[in-house]
Amino acid sequence: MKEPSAFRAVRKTVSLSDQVTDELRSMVTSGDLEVGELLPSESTLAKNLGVSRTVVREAVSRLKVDGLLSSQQGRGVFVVSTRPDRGFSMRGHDAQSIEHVLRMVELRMGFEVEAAAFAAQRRTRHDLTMMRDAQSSFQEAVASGDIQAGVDADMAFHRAVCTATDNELYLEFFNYLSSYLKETILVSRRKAATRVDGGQAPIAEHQTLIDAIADQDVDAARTAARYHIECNMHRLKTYYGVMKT
Amino acid sequence: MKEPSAFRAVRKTVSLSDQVTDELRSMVTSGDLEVGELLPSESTLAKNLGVSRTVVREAVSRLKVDGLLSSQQGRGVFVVSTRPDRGFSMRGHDAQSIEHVLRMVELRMGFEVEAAAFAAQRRTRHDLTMMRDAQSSFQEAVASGDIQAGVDADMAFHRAVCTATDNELYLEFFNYLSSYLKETILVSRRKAATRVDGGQAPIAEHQTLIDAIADQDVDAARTAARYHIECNMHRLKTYYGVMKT
DNA sequence: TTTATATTCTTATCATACAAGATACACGCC
DNA sequence: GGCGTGTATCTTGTATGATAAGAATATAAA
Repeated sequence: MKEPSAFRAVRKTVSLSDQVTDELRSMVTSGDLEVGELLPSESTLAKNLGVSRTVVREAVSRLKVDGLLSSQQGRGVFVVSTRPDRGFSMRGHDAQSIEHVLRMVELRMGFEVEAAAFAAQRRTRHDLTMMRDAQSSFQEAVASGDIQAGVDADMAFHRAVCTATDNELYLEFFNYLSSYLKETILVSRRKAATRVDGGQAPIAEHQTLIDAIADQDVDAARTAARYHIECNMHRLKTYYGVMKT
Repeated sequence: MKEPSAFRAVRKTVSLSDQVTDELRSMVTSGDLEVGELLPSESTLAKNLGVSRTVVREAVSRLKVDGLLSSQQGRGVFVVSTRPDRGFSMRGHDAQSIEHVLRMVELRMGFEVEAAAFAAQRRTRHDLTMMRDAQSSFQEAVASGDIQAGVDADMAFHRAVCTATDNELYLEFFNYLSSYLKETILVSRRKAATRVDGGQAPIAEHQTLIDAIADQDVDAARTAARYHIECNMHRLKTYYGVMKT
């Protein structure tokens, strides 16, 4: 039982940059500084904090990535947000095990069922066209056995649903989730391709959802979306079970 | 019609650090490098890319924040993830207008309805205790008129529901959302405090949800959660309407 | 073989210098 | 006085070289 990482974890090295980053972050998030305000110059900060300008620049650089600060050559460093928003990330929840995958799909479930409901309420004709186009591509891909195209079409369909919600947060969240979902869908499609029907089931499920959204039937849309995701979960369980056992 | 930003937009300054960051990012995400692999040393990269070590360090620093790289003094720079995961962020969607707030609550809707469903399936006795404790705190806060305590108890309740899902992604996502939700809840509680009943409605809605989760009644949990959020949306609309008009 | 030491990698930090963008102010012109 | 222009002087961005300190490896000693 090797545990190298356990020993690595002991290295509680807090670098100067780490400290200065925390210092600056609390300066920004504490509310002492207004949004849009100019920070002291890097040289001044370095002198005040008793470190070199290198360390200050390192810290500022990190907070720029975090979206708290912004710098302009010749002007200085500005506060763009006082909210310690590090974002929502699923790092570490990669599709290593079926458990991880299912947790991800469960999160998808919640959000996609309601996306379908909002889509049913607000969809435009253009939204419907996008969904049907994706559906056609999906059918063609399954017919021709093009797995990658199938994945793309599948994602395009769900993206179209999210677009139809008229709430960009749904779309943005889907775009984020999709980077993780992509590989699970790929697993599904690959396995589906080995079946006699070539994996036609998702197409039918999508069609039910499209019809509900077209009819602006909110409840039917929720039901169809939930059913589709539940089928996906079931398929994934089967496929992963086959693979790992 | 002033358009200073139009002129600002001309400044298409792409700094060297930006370029090298993109270069390194694509090196990492393209799959040429394995996770755990060691990158060439900063000096080597600097020489190969034709820039100073300063620029390379800046780029590496950014990718460390993004979670793609990790560095250890004396060892080198490692690849910790090949996924370009910048996280899901709602920066820019602050609660400035009622429209922004509603979009946020809509996203919350999707995810919290299903959280209630999973909670109903998987809640432990301890989970129920946490919910009921939060509920008690909520009641006390409303009775005593302590607005801040009311907000905290409200959030604690929903956090307890997410914990009961036994899916840490739900909890993590709630924790992220909550930083934005907090202020909208605060608005609600502040307004509620001016009503004759002191804003008792959410308490009753929470109780319905608790009962459903206790009974492990999945459908009732969904209904209760949806009703609660819809009431919240309605209340927010009223309050913001009053405020802004 | 094991242990201690030296060497040589690496990143982290510092100091300095210069380039380039941006601002403010004084100068000279109308 | 009013106005454009150059310039001094801020700022951040980049380069360079040196040093500190951690980590791996080769080397020598026990």
